[in-house]
Amino acid sequence: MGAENQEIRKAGLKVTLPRIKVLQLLEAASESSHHMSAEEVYKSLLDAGEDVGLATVYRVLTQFETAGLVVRHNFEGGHSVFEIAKGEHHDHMVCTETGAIIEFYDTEIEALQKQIAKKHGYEIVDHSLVLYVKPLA
Amino acid sequence: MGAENQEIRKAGLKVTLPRIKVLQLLEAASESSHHMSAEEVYKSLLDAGEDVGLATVYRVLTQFETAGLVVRHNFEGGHSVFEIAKGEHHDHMVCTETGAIIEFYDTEIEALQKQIAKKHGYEIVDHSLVLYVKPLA
DNA sequence: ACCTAAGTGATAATTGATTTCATTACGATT
DNA sequence: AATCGTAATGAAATCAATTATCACTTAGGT
Repeated sequence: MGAENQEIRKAGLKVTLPRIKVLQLLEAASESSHHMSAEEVYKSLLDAGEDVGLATVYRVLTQFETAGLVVRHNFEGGHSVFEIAKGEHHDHMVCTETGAIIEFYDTEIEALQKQIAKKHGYEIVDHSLVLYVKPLA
Repeated sequence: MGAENQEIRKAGLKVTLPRIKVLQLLEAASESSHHMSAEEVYKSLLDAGEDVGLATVYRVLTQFETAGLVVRHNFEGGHSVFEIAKGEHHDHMVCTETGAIIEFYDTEIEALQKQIAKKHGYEIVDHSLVLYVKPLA
């Protein structure tokens, strides 16, 4: 407890209740590898009896993203979803039938990406790899 | 001339001026590997003196996508961009500084993706790989 | 305890995209 | 080539996600 406070402070942000709550919520959701939208975060906090504004949730999530505390994903063009940044980068596999999200990391793919960028005269700033899959029959 | 008409008809759609114009525009843009947003398509047509509505552009692009004539991409959560479907699948590299979009295809990466999905008990339905890059200093 | 910049919640405004609806035009059939 | 039913259209209303505005509050250094 209070571990969140350190992270928020380290990000150069004041330690406020909304920020603590949002961070705790995302950490809890992280256990079940559940990626949450801003709206979901907002509703969860309301249900938990917290008095936060939707605008604040959006603001805080964006600040956390900028600070590298959370990562924003834009699967299939819809609304953004957020997850706690667990240090290590990883990609996503989204099941088109169950909606399950599996995280994975592949050294070879990462290396190949760097090579390809280099071959074209670029270096990688970021990348997004999402596999849309369905269970094997 | 009229090659577009065949494609539109083949898609089960009536051959109308807006559809012909949108398709021609995307084909022209394809030469310079330029991916266009609905808004860009709309403005281009207006500039060209065509009297089309924005709603029609959105409708037509969605229909073309459903018909497989064009492909929709959702780079970095922003608005969608479209490009003529050139049969072969490819991934994208987006320059964060110039906005340039480079297309590429890597057999190894494609193979690795399949392997990874399989290893987790899935098969790939679709995938999206976007490298955000910047020019080498 | 005080003070000031940073943070907040409510609400208005913006954005990309879709829906509605009265009017128009494609194209199959005479 | 004239007719006709349905699909297609443009303008404007609408929608959902996100962002900006603004008066008020609070964190946290002095």
